[in-house]
Amino acid sequence: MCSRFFYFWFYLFLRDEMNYWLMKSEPDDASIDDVLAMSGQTIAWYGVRNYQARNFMRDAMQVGDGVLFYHSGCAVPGIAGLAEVASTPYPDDTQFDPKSKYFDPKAERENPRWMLVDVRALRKTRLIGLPELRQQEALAEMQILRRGNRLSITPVSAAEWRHIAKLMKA
DNA sequence: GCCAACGTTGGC
DNA sequence: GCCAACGTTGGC
Repeated sequence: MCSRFFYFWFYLFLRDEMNYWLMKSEPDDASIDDVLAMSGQTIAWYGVRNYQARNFMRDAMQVGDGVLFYHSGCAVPGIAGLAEVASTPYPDDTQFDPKSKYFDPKAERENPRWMLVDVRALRKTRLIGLPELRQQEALAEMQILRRGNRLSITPVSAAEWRHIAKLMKA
């Protein structure tokens, strides 16, 4: 099942098409407003410590891919902005920093375990909350809406992307 | 704060 | 390689 999943995304990668993603951030940590206020409106997507999410950044993302900026772990979780992938993958520095809460004692400089990409915020959108997302028949298959989904980075289909783009204007 | 879901760890 | 225990995520 895992390998089928992998080959599907590798296939998309080889087709060299634009891919779409949803990336969760806790607004207390880095909100869409915070990133828009940063230099270049760009943030290194540090702190991912899940292999599947890491693999998306390391193996599947391409510069220019579309990103739905999602606020989680807050009063009103939902899609809060539009962003894009802004770099190729490189090591997450926080894995080497003993003072960081993302420190990984098993990570080695010569053999980094955690990779990230830069994400550039494009604009804030109206907040599209979970209840509204769940109402959309076109989004019934979205990974983020599946029961028990905890993955912080998930692929979004082109059809889902277009539907959400329309919702943002509504 | 609760709890379901799921990933990781470590003993065997 | 199995699987129980444990930790984390994240909506509510």
